[in-house]
Amino acid sequence: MQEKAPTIKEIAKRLKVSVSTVSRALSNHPRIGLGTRQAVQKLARELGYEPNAKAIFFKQKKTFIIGVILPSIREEFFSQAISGIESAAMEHHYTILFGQSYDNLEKEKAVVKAMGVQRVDGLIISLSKETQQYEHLEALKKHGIPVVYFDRVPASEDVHKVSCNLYNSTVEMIGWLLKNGYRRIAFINGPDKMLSSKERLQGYIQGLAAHKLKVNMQLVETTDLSKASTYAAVEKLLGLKQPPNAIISFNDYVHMDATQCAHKLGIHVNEDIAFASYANLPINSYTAFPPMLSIEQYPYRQGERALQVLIGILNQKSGQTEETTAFVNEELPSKLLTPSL
Amino acid sequence: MQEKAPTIKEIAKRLKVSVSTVSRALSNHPRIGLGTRQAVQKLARELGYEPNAKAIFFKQKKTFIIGVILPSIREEFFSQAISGIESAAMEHHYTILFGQSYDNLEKEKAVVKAMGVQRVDGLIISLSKETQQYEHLEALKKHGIPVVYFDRVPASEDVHKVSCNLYNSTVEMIGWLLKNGYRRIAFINGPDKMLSSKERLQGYIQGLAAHKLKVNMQLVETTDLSKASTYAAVEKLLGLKQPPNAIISFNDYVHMDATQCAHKLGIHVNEDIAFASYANLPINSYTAFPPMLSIEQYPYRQGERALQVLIGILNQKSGQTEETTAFVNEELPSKLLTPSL
DNA sequence: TTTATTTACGTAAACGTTTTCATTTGCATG
DNA sequence: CATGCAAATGAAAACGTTTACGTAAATAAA
Repeated sequence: MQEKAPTIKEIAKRLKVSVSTVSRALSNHPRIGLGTRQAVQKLARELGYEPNAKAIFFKQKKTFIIGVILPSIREEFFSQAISGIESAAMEHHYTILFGQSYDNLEKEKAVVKAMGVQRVDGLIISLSKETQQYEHLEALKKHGIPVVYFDRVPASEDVHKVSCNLYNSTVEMIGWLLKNGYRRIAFINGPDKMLSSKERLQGYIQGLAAHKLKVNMQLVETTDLSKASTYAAVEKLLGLKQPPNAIISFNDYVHMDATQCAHKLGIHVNEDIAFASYANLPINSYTAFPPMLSIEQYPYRQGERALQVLIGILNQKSGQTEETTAFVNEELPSKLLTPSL
Repeated sequence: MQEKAPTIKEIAKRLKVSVSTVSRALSNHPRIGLGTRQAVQKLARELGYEPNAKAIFFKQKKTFIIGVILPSIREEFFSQAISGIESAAMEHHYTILFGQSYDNLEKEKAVVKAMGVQRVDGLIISLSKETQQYEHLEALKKHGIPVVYFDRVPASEDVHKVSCNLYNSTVEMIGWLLKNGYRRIAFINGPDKMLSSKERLQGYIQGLAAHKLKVNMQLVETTDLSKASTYAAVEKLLGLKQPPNAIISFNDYVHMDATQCAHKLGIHVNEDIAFASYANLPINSYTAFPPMLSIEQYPYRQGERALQVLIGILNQKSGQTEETTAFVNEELPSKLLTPSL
């Protein structure tokens, strides 16, 4: 029915030359005569020859596939990130093997394992919110698969990571709020386990300290990122004897739930209470209660950089034999976005 | 530095048996004695042996990779769909090679080609809005790579496709609007080229016809899905001598732009004019102007089914030699969602 | 003419696994 | 004792490609 794809052997037989000649002719090896080269390429074209990638990958011990694992592609942040990764990957002729952890450690392990079985050339991962141990990722080293963490990165120094520094812009954000008269600033942070939660909190504390204020722990709540948990946090904050006049949310998704809850409780968003958030998702321009302040984290660029870092590691691995591989820890700047007046 | 991964040969040498014995012992072939089998498996475990997937894929002419191409993962519709695909794929031990067309034909061709080079076992694709010719996809047949179209499918009968039938629910939607007093119903349709645009329009026409009404073409606009184009359509509709009192948008993204535009023009959304849409995205519950009516298209389920159909094709391909392959054309039902009273 | 040197191509091994087709051994059957 | 049969294992081919090495012919240098 479907005539099997022509191979290099087939071409060799027809042209009565050796397979090695064909192989070289196709890859424009200089040691092949112009005549033969053209003849080979012509026949290859006529036969519709396409190299068998499986064979090549096997031979070269390379797949030109990069694994990408994200918590949830449904979050615009990550869908932007993967687009950055994908487009950079395309440039380098890599393709993307895709998996989601759904913020669940067991799922993450399963996906990492699958990537290992597939022998991806490298892995880019943004950790699940539950992940604190890294054995499943360390296991990839056995296969020589390098890992680049991005956005949600581990604290360890001994890994490659690309992230967005939120400390500075958080300090700035606090500064802006204080300057504009918001003195009781609440913070709905993400899970304690996450490094980025810690970073945000540091910024929050420092932001207040810079104005000689100290943190009122009543104003710091935590959400596990679920709607219910965020609602609980908001209700608690609004129930305080002295409720906040500004609320910063961990990210835009938390912010959406927070403002929705506040609205239901009769709060006029950004009038009674100012709301601020992280991520600056495009969807904000369509939502009912966009944040007054937002911090742009450049997910596309982060993804792009993560891929470039990985390519760098891949290339030097094939080049050098010595372990000159210093760990990459790239921190991209974030940017505070204030209301345009 | 990193000791190379142990192979089957290594195990054979150490145990002084042949590689074939090791291979069989590892796959629990019944013809291998219990003693040897256990010895092999024990050593394999000790050495941390893991089969070289590249070699196996090469040998078996299978990669256990399925390509998935979507217009844009940033649309929640598609991110839900890919989640359905991914979870079903996991069950069958397949992984997902991911690419986006960005609704651009050239990009789509490039991605399809990359999938061909990677020799995915099969491909699932939702077409770009520009795609009307299918050579680049037909070319995959040469490699024996089956294609399953989903959601945005070609008109042809000679392909496998899974889509959501919007005709019935569109007729229903018109019926509901008419029954509730909206008699001038406008329609902002997608690009004419798209099959699903045609389907929606058919439903629109039939819905009116069912109430002995005929279509006023002034009320039918088209958008290329860009914000600017949608704005233009809305402005045109609102500028009519007799403007509509209901506007149906091609999908929720068009709807967001449409309502945003209408709002800017002073319209009270869903009061002055009723807005309806397709997709029923979760984000609707956070947007400023959610649609009054929506049509659920079950993207997750669609993705899931598409993958199952593909697996079916893959399995029968390896089984039978004869071309008994009837083309699958699966139409899942959609569902009209009306305001709960 | 002889000896280098270059050019153009062929030979064969190698990658790690699966699988077909033997082969050996032990044991029961005739 | 020869024969057949099953169980356990081995040898080797095969998958399609790349590549180190070898070699023949042609050309240049001596």
